[in-house]
Amino acid sequence: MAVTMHDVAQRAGVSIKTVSNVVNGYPYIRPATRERVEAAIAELGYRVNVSARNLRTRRTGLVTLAVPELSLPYFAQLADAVMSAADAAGWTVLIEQTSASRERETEVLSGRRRHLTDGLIFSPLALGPDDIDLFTVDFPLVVLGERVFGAPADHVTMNNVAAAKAATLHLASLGRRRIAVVGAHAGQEVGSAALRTEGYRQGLAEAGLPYDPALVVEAGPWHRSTGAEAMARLLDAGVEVDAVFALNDALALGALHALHAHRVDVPGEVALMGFDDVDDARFAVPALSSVDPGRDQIAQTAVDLVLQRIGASGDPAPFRRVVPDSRIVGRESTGEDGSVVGVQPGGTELVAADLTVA
Amino acid sequence: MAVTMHDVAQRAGVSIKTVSNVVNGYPYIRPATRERVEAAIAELGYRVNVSARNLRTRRTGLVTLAVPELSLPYFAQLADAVMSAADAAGWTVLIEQTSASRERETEVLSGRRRHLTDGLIFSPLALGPDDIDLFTVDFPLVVLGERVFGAPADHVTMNNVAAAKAATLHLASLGRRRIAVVGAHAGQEVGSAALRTEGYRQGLAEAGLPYDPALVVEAGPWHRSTGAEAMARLLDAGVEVDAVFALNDALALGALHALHAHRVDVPGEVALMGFDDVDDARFAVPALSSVDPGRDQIAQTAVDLVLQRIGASGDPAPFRRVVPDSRIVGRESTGEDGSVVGVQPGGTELVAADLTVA
DNA sequence: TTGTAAGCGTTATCAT
DNA sequence: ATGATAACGCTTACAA
Repeated sequence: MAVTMHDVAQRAGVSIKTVSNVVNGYPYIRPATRERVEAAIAELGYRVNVSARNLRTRRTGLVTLAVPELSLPYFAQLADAVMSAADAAGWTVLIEQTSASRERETEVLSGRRRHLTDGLIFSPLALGPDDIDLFTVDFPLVVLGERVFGAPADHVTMNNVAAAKAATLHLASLGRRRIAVVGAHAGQEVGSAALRTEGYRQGLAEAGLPYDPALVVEAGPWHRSTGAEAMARLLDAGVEVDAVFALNDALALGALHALHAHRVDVPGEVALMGFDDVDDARFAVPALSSVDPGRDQIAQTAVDLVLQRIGASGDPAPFRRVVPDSRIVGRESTGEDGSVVGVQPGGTELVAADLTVA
Repeated sequence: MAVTMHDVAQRAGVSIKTVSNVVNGYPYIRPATRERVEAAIAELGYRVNVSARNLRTRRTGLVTLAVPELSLPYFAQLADAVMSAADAAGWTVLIEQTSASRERETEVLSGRRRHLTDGLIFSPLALGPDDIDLFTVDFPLVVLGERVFGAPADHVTMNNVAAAKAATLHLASLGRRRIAVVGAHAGQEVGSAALRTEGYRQGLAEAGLPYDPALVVEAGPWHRSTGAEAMARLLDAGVEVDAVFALNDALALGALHALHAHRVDVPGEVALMGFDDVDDARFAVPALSSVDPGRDQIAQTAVDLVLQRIGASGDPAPFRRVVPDSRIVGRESTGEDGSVVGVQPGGTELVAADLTVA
């Protein structure tokens, strides 16, 4: 049988309330009493029963982070950052994988595990604008990503258009004139592909470069393999290219392989820029230039927001849309040395105050 | 105020016990009663209070998985597999990152979060044979990896020596005679590097090839970058090589880059074999041959074992050491087509029965 | 097949 | 500054 507060109280010759006070750092305790209690705790090897505390306080101290897949480096690193931020605030993160399936994503919002934690940080990939009703929930929720805008919840997202525009302009500023984009999703109007492609177009326009459809390469799922295929297609088609903007780093790494295989020198003949700035980018050969969308800031902000909602009692604070600063990191693949060559400022926007968080 | 079983009972005109029975799938309930209760649950939107249940049953339904870092692809994929296996059994996984620090690894075994879950699957990297006392614990524990052998706990590990030997023999069977190994840790006697290097030596011996220290390349942390450096060192030294066995896939991927950079054809001039069979291996160009250490089986077994211990009441079952089968997957980097070219059978071993799991 | 009632180990209210 | 005591919502003997 486990040691309880009662046992400790008896041993220390105090009431159970006093033990509780000591355990929870209540300040007004006579030092002598505190010491006696602490000694008893140590002798008996007492540990608070988390379930009992949770029942009583109606809090679990846990927050869920729901992402598509941990094996995608971006999400693994995001999870890492979220856990660190939560840790620092004394909270614990429960990770949930959705495999980007509608069913699992719906379950995250209303399924069996919903009640295991006090709040949810959710990066949807299957659910989209049409599912916005599902996001109208009565618990602290922070939405990540660019699938769902306008849900009655806090939202942390990226500077997609501005960052993609800046990346394109950066390639132009290096003297590149035939800038291809890899990873477009034709016909799609929502999500990262659409936004980043739009940024690419704006960048071209501002640089005074023509928009050439032959330079826009589709790549369905944003994986290394599809990036390699897309790049090979572009090269095999004989299209003239002197720079490639891949819409994420997996695509860029795949493209890098294809360029190598075709004996195209990077950055000599073709400069290459990715997006996400995952660890792999730094370690690639040549090191990959990329857009850092502010992953750590996203994680920190998401944790701050969800904890604020959890802590908020009653007052329906307006929902916030937060966009961290993003940075362009120039490495070998664009002939640079690894320094930040551009910053796109983010910002915070207040949205509404419809929902009372219970 | 949240809906409780009491409310449901009232609404359905039954006792709280009956509601509990329905919720927990107790079979002997009159269908009519069950329907009434289910209707009430639906109308009221009732959900069980997990904390109350946990307090009463002394179970949380959670299992901790402690790994060094999610951003290492092997561990991200292991976490994925463990979560899936636990999911299938109706359990939830709480992931903990240790950053391979002694402090964090010690905390996992005895820290604040220990009591959040019913059991622990632990892959230590900092703690080693000298810390075996820390592993003598009174809760269900399954140890993973090759840092700690002989702890009073179940242990799931890999076929390191046999698999490395088979990989080496396989390269020899392809006609390679100058087989280098990348990732050795000189002077270390415990851990994956030592075991796999030993397998390499055994493989050479059995193939009748001489052991040449010039072909044994050190690489401290097993990252892509160190693999690239190590490979470059080997090539720059002008050592004759026609095959490379990298002790994990990150090293192999790094080596692949270096080989490309040196314009060495893979597999034409040099055949390359990794270890771990992470997703990246399949997507590399050329696709990387690797040793699949049975990751999914490791995950499944670890979950089975920890759940068995959690379920076991009193009887001190003997500790088991389980080694899954491992497979050699031959892909383009050894001139093959992606099929399994060798299986090293694992096995189970019973160890002792000292510890009574509470 | 269903109901009654006693805790599980905390925290919180209210005294003192 | 500390003590009694009543919940928190559920499971589980035991009864009926």
